[in-house]
Amino acid sequence: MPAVNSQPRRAHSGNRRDEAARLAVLHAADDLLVEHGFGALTIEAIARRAGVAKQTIYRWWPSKVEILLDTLIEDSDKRLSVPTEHPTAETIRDYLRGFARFLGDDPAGKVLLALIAEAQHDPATAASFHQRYLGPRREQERDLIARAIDAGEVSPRLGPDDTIDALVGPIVYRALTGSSIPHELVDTLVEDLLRPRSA
Amino acid sequence: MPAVNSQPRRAHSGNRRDEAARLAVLHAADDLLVEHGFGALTIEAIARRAGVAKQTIYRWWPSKVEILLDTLIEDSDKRLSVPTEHPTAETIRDYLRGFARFLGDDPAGKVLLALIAEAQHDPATAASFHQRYLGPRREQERDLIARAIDAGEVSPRLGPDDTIDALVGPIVYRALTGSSIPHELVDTLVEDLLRPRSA
Amino acid sequence: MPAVNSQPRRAHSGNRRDEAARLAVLHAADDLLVEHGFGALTIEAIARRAGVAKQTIYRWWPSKVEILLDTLIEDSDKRLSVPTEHPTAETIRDYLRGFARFLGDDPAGKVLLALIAEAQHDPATAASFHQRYLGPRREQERDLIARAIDAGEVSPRLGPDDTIDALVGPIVYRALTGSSIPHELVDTLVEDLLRPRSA
Amino acid sequence: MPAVNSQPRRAHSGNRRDEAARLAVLHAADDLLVEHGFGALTIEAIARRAGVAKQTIYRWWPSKVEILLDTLIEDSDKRLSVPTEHPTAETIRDYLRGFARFLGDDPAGKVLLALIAEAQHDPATAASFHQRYLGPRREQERDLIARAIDAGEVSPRLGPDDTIDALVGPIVYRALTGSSIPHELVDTLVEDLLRPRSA
DNA sequence: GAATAAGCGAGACGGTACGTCTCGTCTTACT
DNA sequence: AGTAAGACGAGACGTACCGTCTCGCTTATTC
Repeated sequence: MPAVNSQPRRAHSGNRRDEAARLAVLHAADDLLVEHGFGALTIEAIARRAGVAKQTIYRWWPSKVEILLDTLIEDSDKRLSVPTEHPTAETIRDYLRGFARFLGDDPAGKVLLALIAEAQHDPATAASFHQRYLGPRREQERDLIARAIDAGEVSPRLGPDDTIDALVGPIVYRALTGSSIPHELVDTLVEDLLRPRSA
Repeated sequence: MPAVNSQPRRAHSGNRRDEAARLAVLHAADDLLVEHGFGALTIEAIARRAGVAKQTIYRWWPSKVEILLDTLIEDSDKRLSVPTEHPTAETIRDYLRGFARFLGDDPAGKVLLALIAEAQHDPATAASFHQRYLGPRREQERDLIARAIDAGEVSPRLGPDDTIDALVGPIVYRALTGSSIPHELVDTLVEDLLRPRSA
Repeated sequence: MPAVNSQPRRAHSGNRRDEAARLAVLHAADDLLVEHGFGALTIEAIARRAGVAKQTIYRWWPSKVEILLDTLIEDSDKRLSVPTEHPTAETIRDYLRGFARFLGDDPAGKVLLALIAEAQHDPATAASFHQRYLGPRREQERDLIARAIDAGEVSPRLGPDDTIDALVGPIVYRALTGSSIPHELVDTLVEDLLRPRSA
Repeated sequence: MPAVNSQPRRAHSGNRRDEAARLAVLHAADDLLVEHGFGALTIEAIARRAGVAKQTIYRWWPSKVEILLDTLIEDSDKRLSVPTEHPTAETIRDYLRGFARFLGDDPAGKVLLALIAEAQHDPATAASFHQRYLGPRREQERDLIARAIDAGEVSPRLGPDDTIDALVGPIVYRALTGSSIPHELVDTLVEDLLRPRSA
């Protein structure tokens, strides 16, 4: 019986990693998180949803956190890039508004919140999350602020990291407590912290 | 440490709720969280550590989150009370400094962070956490700000909730990302947000 | 709604071992072995079939072999008891005929064969099988032969263990190779080995 | 130890079946069985040990049982041939002694026991084992007995198959139960069963 | 002062997910 | 065409907790 099955199931990629399986896992994880929350995000559920064997997940990811990090980094690069040119107060304000929208409306924002949360529960998650996501992004944000200062566009009284946390902190905290983030809040933060009276 | 009667295990209280068991559970939960993290905080581990039957826990608490909430509320009332008199900018600054210390150094601060985190993972936790902790505390904080404004001590450009989140957000975010919170950050937030130039 | 469900599920026995679960496991194991062979005899399949949690099996049995041993010992005591009185050549012959029937026709005989087999694959099985089944049974058989000799009923040229193995070996070997065991074979063995010419 | 070409891993043969791979698999299977028992005899372990790809095994053998059968048949032909000339009672006795030694001391004896065992667990093994090993060997043994009877050397009261099983059964059973097989046992079986008093 | 009722330690139970292992199939790249 | 390599879907392994349950005991409170 020489294989006359009409649908060839999936064109298994042989020796190399199966890109279709990789994407199926990332999407399954994302969907499950958004639809049923982090509690429903088990490796078994992801495998089931993705139509993939558990071992395929364990072969490529050490934990479900790394799966989420993969999706977050991809989505984040796509839809929340740190501006690299023309750093003015407005540029920064627009970036923060985009960040607020990302956290509130984008499914990937839920992933970010879940990772912030899981990092509290598990030190390994914290380490990976800082190294792979928070660190690099902070690097870019520091650069943004530094260039805006150099150009005389803004003059915060705090150091770069303190400034960024003062701007980003309220937005994240609002998202964590399930509240909306109005433009007014973001705008006033930018005005009061980046262009204070005494400057 | 009362009731150190060595002989007959524990003199157990018969008909009424056993206060010793209640305290043992609260302390066990606290200790486990601080020592081994939220991941190690299972009902079975709490029962084991507290020397209590699982059923005794389930009889009085619907979930481990409620145990943590109980400890948090007690500790929070004791060591982080919202000031009720003399509302000045300094009062508010000191409260925020105390909050930063609570989050950074106090074991109970770890409980608060864990609950913020768990609230992201589970809607029931979020509801209970808001209703039993965040809501009441926010009420007091709103009152604090309102009285300070009335007394002409501060004049924030944002509404009360926005103002509080703008002050508290950075502190929480710093704690969530494992960074320290210097006085300078808190002080500058108070100055820039509560006494802005245009006021 | 104070529990008006008509079937009370199962009257869980509380603190004590649940006899119904124990029997369900034994029967499930027996059934699966007979119906689908040793290969289908997994702990998961037994649990599924018995309507029992896996952990309930692991709590009481260290391996599936011990489950089979439990069923074998119970069935064996019931349907293949070594005769304890009137030891004559005919008694022995009847016992061996019973043994042949047990191996060939009784489901429990399949269990015995499976355990002989598994003992070849796994030393732990071998140890347990000898200690719990083969040893005690051999003790009784030795006693049977010894009393028959004392009474002058039989006079084998071999020692007790050699004699028993010479009688039992062909029966077991026949069963292992899937052949039938005619009375003639058993009878001739008894005649030639227990009442040899030179005695 | 042939083929110790140290340099380019193995000079692998391209188009034709690789004899070195075939032998490596057979030896690996044999070694693993003797060293770690049937439980450790997985296809993956054989491939690992033989330094061969799994697929190479699956291409040539339908199951690990067939690998064992290949080794058993080769070893059995070499070291346990059924005598073809001078069939006397002594010839038969010596053959049985050799069989006992094979089962007890020869590594290939462990293979035979493992296959007898596995045949209990899996019908496909049973079929193959009977067809490729037990059947042909029984054919030769029947012939041996028949010629001995024709020559008047022995006169068993049982038919050929019953006689052979009566002789072989105890030896196999002893091996299966891990006991030694003394010459005395073999000799007495031959005497009592092949030259009974009434013949 | 006996009966009742509730809390308690203990732990069995049916489940679900964990992370690991091996199965047998497959595809690729090399010889 | 045979091979080494190894990814893949499948599913069992033995463990840890989940939340529910029943037991046997202890200790007030009630009749």
